[in-house]
Amino acid sequence: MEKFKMLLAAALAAELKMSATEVRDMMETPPNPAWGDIAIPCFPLAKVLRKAPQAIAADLASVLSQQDVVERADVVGGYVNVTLKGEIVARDIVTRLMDGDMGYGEVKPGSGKKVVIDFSSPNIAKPFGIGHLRTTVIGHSIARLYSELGYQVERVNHLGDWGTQFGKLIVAYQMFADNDPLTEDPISTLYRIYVEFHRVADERPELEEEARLWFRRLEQGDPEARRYWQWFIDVSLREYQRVYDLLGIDFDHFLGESFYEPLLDGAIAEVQDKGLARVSDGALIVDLEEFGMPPCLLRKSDGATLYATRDIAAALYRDRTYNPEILIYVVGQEQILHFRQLKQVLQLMGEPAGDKLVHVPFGMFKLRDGRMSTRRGKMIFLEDVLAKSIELAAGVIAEKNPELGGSEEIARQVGVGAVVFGDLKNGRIKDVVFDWEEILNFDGETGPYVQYTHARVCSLLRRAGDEARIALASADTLTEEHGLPLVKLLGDFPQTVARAAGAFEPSLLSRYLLDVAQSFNRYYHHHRVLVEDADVMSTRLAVVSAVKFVLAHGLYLLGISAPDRM
RNA sequence: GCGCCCGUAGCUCAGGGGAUAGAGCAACUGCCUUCUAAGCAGUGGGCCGCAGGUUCGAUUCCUGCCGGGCGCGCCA
Repeated sequence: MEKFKMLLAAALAAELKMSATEVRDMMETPPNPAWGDIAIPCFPLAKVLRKAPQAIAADLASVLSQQDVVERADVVGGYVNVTLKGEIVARDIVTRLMDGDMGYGEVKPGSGKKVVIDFSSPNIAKPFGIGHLRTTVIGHSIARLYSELGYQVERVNHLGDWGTQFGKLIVAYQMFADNDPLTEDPISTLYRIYVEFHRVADERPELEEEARLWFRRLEQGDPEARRYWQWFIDVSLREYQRVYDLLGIDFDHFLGESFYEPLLDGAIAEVQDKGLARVSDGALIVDLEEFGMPPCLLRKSDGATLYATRDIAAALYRDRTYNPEILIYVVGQEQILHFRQLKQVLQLMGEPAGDKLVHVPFGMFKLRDGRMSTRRGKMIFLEDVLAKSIELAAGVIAEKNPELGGSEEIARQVGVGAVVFGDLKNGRIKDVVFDWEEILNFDGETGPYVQYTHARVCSLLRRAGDEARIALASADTLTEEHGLPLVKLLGDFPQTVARAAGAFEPSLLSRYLLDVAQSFNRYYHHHRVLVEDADVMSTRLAVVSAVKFVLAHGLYLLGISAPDRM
């Protein structure tokens, strides 16, 4: 559809003494599809051209109606409503999509460029809660979207693998774990002893001191401390990997905070060399008052570095190592200020990383009665949610499709798909109240609905058989009721992918896939695909193939499996 | 107190300077001897938080207020 809009915009550009892109940007979609495919409101032009909007609309209409692709150009009030020739449009869209052609041409838009994306980033020795779902699936989808556009994507898991909590963990392990080998449920054990440590340390402050000492030893490379530390990381990662496997997610780099430790002094020196740092109340800061922000702390008064220091070092490292176009951080909205400060400091340093840095914030998962809290045990484990969803999916399959082969794997795909889609369905900035019923719903605007539609499509193609002809044989069929709107919607796919990537907003794509699924199901209900008439059937099969590509590829870009039966 | 975000149908949410504000869930009603009913079709349900302003036109942009969330120098 975009292609035709540009075509018409170019045709009008001369008449309006505007650029084709400007004309394109004026175009809207009529509220009622029966009015046409494209609407151009002429009110804004009235002033410039000193003519009544209706008169302008009439002029444009006469130019437009001479275009080959235009069926009709109607003047309604101050609008021109353009109806394109369905057959031409449909042919163009279906031919491309049934071959899986996104229409990028020879070179993809991101070709030769890179992005670095930081997402998921769990804290070692802490359980993977539902709260971590968001950064994980949003980041994963954004990574796939950018890959789709041709970018080389470096996916970084910025593990929380450093800090005084490791000192506490070592002390706690020695005190409370009874030499637990941490082979079974290690994170629960680590988490339990961590909480226990805090409880006991209230009455025995010397434990805190001991923990500090252990962390000091860790920092100094003491072999025993390092062995513990590495061990905690290993067992934690093994657990996280189970979740990542379930979700089908992988990373290019697991670079935790510890990785940047050796780079911190250098990073601080760079900030100081630019004359940006000063000491205040014993701490080393970058004053950001003129930007309306609190200062960025580089060193505490005791000399220790902070989160911001690590992030500066990490940003510099990523920028210099990969030289990407964009440095993406998929991190909760509660850190908006932190990333504004980080970006500002990097910009003050004159670092390209400052301009490249993009924080992609998202709202939090909450419980009905308020915030989740790891400390108070008010949290929901992601694995529990996934397990329940998979179990439920298995139940639905047993009920509706008991003979389905390989149903265990399909239940996994559907169960996980429901959870992932549920998280990607809404704009990421909104807070989400966790609700078992909602997350385990498989009807309506859900992942399983889109997957089910895809499975239906596959079923049609399967039944048609390998030797079935798939071709645009019948113009009438191509433009039939319910069919043409579906095809036109399919034509928006590439544009939608590009918009979702550009806005770092997978929900644009998930919403679109719901529209496609709904539109196809309507079509499916009204037209039989497998019919006697060979031309009608081959044409419908062509449309079905295009739908299959859009749904399968769209789900892939969201990080969701598309089983071919369910 | 200051800053950022959110406020749209009973619930969850889309939309966004433009013509009649849309889905899903829940409720009610139809549709399986024909390609998967995880589906389709229909009914009801709205001062788009409130008050001003800009504009030919505001639910959308601006200001103020109300309500909710988050953040605000030695946590991450």
